[in-house]
Amino acid sequence: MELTVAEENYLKAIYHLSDGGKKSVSTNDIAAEINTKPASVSDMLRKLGEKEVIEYRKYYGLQITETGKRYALQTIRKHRLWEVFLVEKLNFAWDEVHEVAEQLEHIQSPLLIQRLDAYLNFPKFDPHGDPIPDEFGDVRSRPRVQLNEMDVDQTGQIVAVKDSSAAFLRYLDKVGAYIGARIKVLDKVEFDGSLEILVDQKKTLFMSKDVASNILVLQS
Amino acid sequence: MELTVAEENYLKAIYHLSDGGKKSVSTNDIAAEINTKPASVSDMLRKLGEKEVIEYRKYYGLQITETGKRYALQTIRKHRLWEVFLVEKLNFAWDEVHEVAEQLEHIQSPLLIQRLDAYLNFPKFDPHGDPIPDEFGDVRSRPRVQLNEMDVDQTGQIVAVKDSSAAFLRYLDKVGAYIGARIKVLDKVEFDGSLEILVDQKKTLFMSKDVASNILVLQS
DNA sequence: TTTAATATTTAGATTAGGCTAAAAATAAAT
DNA sequence: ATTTATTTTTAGCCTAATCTAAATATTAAA
Repeated sequence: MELTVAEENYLKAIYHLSDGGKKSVSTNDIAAEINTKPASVSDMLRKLGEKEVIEYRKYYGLQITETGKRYALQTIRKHRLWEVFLVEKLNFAWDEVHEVAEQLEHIQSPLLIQRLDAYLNFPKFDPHGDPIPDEFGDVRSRPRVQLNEMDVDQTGQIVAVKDSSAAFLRYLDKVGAYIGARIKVLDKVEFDGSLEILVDQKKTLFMSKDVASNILVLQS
Repeated sequence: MELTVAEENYLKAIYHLSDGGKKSVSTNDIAAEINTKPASVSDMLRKLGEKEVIEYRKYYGLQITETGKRYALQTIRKHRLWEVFLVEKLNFAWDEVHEVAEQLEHIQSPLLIQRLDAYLNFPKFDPHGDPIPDEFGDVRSRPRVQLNEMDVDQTGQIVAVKDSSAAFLRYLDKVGAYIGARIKVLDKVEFDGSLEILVDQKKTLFMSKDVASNILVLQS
């Protein structure tokens, strides 16, 4: 069955909002997410129900079906593969890629995606650190490590801090190591465990082992 | 002005059938070319006429306008660049690419096309041997000069780089000398050939002869 | 130069996606 | 347990792009 571009976008939004089918999603939430009106959403939900990618009982909410999940994950897979391509091959900044990937994700060609995947060396994560589902829709989630435990040349994304005191957050902000920042370990001093870090491919900074141990990184 | 996907396809067909605006094209021919009915073509021709990308007098045929040609050539350019990408990078056979390129050609992102062009090393022909129009819609390639060879007060637009390494592109990006930027040579140091450049009429920057020799400029 | 054949356009529907305004159902509050 | 507020759905309309069937214009032929 072929889904339209609009249907793919709705399914993707529903998948995200429901956290992969766990939580329930409201018509209003969907409308907000994809920048449309609740009335339009109602109408589309009816259609998606008829196509059996969601189970829909009006006024009572919806449940994404297994089929629906497959379609959503396929679209997410394409989106994230294209993001990797844009950043790694075309030198887009990691925050410039979304809009273009939103368009590219709707190109229909299984062969294209297979080849792109291979060309990019079967990446498991996109430039934002989000996992790329495989062609069967399986996602590999990644363990978080403390920044001080990473080795030289390893890369990742800052996803959390252990010490969330205002002072520490202010410090992170000041040096540009905000949550979401992409980092790479440039050097590690054996003596005291302090690190030299590349942030967002442009700024380098030094930090003590102490500071680094309070930063959690999603490795890529 | 934004054209819809259908409008882009009609313009492309008209451009091809008219051999670049030379021959006249019939409603029936267009219908055959894009696999639709003459009635639908009539309707679309009226719309394209209103948007002034063709000059249309009913029953008497049509003439593609200069604006129309620009749009058509832009779409053709995108199509052919994607074909090069599919063949050279993703190992598609030259006869497998058309259908996918038909979809990719409608992605809207000037930056994407600029970067793709650079990534592919500014190819002049697609895998079928058809010429790739440049970003100005010109098929005959105009002479490009290396930035270091320009004289003081001369102006132009950056159209290409010789060294397309990530490092160099990042550097250019950082200083604001992206592909497409309009530049003017403000000063030139005889001693070492380094240059002072005005970018987009606002930012000035200095660069070594070495860097300048890797930047290709279309003079104006 | 009328008539026949062909090409083109219009009229009227259809489908996908969206909108606003109003109605109906559910949830919250007195 | 009503009333009020909120959410969701329906009704009716709009645009883009298509279609079929009918009308009209142009071209070719007798």
